[in-house]
Amino acid sequence: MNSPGCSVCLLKSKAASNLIDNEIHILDQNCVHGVFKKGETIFKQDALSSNIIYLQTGLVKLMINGPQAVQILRLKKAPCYLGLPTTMGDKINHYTAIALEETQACFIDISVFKELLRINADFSYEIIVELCKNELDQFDRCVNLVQKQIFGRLAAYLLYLSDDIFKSNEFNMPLTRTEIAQLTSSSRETISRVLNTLAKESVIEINGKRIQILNKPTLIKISEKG
DNA sequence: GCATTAACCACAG
DNA sequence: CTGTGGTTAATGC
Repeated sequence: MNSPGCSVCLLKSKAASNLIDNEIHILDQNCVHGVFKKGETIFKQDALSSNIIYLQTGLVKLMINGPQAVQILRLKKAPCYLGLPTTMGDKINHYTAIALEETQACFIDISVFKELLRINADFSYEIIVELCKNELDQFDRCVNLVQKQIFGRLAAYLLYLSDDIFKSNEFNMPLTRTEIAQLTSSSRETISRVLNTLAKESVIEINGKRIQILNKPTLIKISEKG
């Protein structure tokens, strides 16, 4: 499917808004738009990658097949770029991207993307800022994962979903218990128990996939205490 | 020793 | 897919 035209696209990235007419034209000629349903793979670990992907709408999980188990590295919420590290850093994808809800994305050929980086400094600057923010997030997640016990780890992720992804105290959990376990380096059973414990203590309320945070201060305390 | 944390297994909705 | 009980290993008083 071809895009209706990058110049008139309302879902353009902040970086792409710095492109001038002929640069937008280059992007336009080398950009393919795609829609992914929930559960569909956008790209796969160990496969050759030659595209930078811009997520226009939707939510994606990045996962890596570790030596012990599958690890969900992080969630990616549109608007953002996908696959910058894996496409610029190596020829082979180091991780897999799977849509958690219906997702729209633009595929940009790597050589075209590199050309835009070369000719437009404002574009490049925005890309660097996004990469840096991602690395900072990654550092925080790393410490969260390594230095906290499961209550603290899970509390931090609930706050992350509430504050950063859904911007609401009430949201539909986009992950299964097993996936939460893969995200927090825990087990399905433990996640189940911890969530029910938090519900019993009226910190959260659970209705199937629906989660409501009832007592945010306590959740923050649990997250900080580890 | 004794308590706590959390994984693994099995089985049931 | 999820919840629960039993078991077990590691770690910390």
